[in-house]
Amino acid sequence: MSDLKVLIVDDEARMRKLVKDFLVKKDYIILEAADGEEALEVFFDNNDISLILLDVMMPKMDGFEVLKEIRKTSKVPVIILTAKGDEEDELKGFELGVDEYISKPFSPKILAARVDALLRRANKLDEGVIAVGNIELNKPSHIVKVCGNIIELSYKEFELLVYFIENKDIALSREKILNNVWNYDYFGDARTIDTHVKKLRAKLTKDADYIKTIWGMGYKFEVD
Amino acid sequence: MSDLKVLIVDDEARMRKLVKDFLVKKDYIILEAADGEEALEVFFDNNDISLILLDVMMPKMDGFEVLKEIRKTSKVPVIILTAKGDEEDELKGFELGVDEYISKPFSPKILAARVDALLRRANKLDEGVIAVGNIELNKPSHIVKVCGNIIELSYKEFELLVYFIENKDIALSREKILNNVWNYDYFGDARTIDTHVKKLRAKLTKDADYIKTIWGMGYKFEVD
DNA sequence: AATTTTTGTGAAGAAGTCGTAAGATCAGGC
DNA sequence: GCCTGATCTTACGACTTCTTCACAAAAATT
Repeated sequence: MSDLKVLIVDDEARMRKLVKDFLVKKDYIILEAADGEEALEVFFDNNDISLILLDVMMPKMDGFEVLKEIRKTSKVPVIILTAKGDEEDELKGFELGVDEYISKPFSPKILAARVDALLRRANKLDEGVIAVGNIELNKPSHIVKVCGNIIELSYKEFELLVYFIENKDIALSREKILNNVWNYDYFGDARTIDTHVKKLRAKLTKDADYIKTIWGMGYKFEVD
Repeated sequence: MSDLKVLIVDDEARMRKLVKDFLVKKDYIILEAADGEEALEVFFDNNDISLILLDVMMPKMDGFEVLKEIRKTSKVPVIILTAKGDEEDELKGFELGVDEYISKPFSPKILAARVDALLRRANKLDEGVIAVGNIELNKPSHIVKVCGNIIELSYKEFELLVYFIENKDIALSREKILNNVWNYDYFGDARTIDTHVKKLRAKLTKDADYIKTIWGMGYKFEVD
């Protein structure tokens, strides 16, 4: 049922193994990183990580710095592993968009339960129907409405719109768009995107003219 | 479509009202109980309660005791309402067979979504007859009617129709259909589906022309 | 203002997908 | 074994979508 990827970041190999052993049993795919820099590498190399377990105390780059970096481009659920009762940490985390805290030491059972719960929440609720500006987008049923009226989009147009909306307010280079919306074995012309953007803009009409051009850079989906 | 009974158990009248107002809109029938003892009374007096929303912190008898009592005779779905981050509660609940956790404070939207999801899960399993649009489908007896007239379907056609109906309004890729309707060790041609869809469409006639093709994607069963 | 770079647009060909029909294969009953 | 009906494969035409290309328009640079 799942096959969701979970990234565990901790400098102690023992801790990673503990968590891994438990989560593997629940059919999660576990990726590991031993420090902050490695964590970022792994995260950005895999564009489909569903959840991150992040230790705070780490050499080189601590958990919060990692989180700050990740939050620049992603809303992936993050569980922070912290020493017991460190209130300062907790406050800091909430500002950065932490989803859960777990204090060390913890029982693996609790951890697994939290991971389950968080993923269920994250995957069930905001995946599916998204609404931005005058656009309503229903992912499972593949329907897009502008001001309540259904518009017909081709497969690629739909994928492209979803990608734009899921990365709204972020400037996207053509390269990035190609890598995410097209299969990565596609090495065609980047101008293909222009054509699709053109068609998408036409279909979205003036009522949802949210795809902005960023000259010399790419495109950005922006509502107001 | 629903008329399902939901029991909300909480000692705060304000909380009960909040939840009630929201769920009534979704056509659920709401029963209330202000403490554990009352909850058991109400539950055993009504033998057709579909779901229980259970607060943990209550006078006289807490939520877990209520749950323990109920689980002696019933597998009714239960959602536990708990204070944020109470780990002990969470673990205790899993052992007792809690289906979901929702931490206070929660948004009514989330609550409603969880209730829907849980009931859908619970009810689908033992429901044998499904009716959508002009189609009546009786799963155990393997009979399908269109506008009241029985139509003869082969085994695969029937399975396919069931799968479509159980996933109505959702765009289904051929791969997904293959994996679910065919055995997962089947690696044949995806075009096989086309043939079956064609036959199914022909047998369902114009009166139940609900299988839409989504170009470049797959099929979708849609009634409206 | 002229030049260079980048983006918008329209059209046409390439590539991919769907519906259909016809034939092959398989399984069960006689 | 032979027949029968269901299921699966294959092939082709019709259609949709994707990609490319050429040129126009716009923005930045000189």
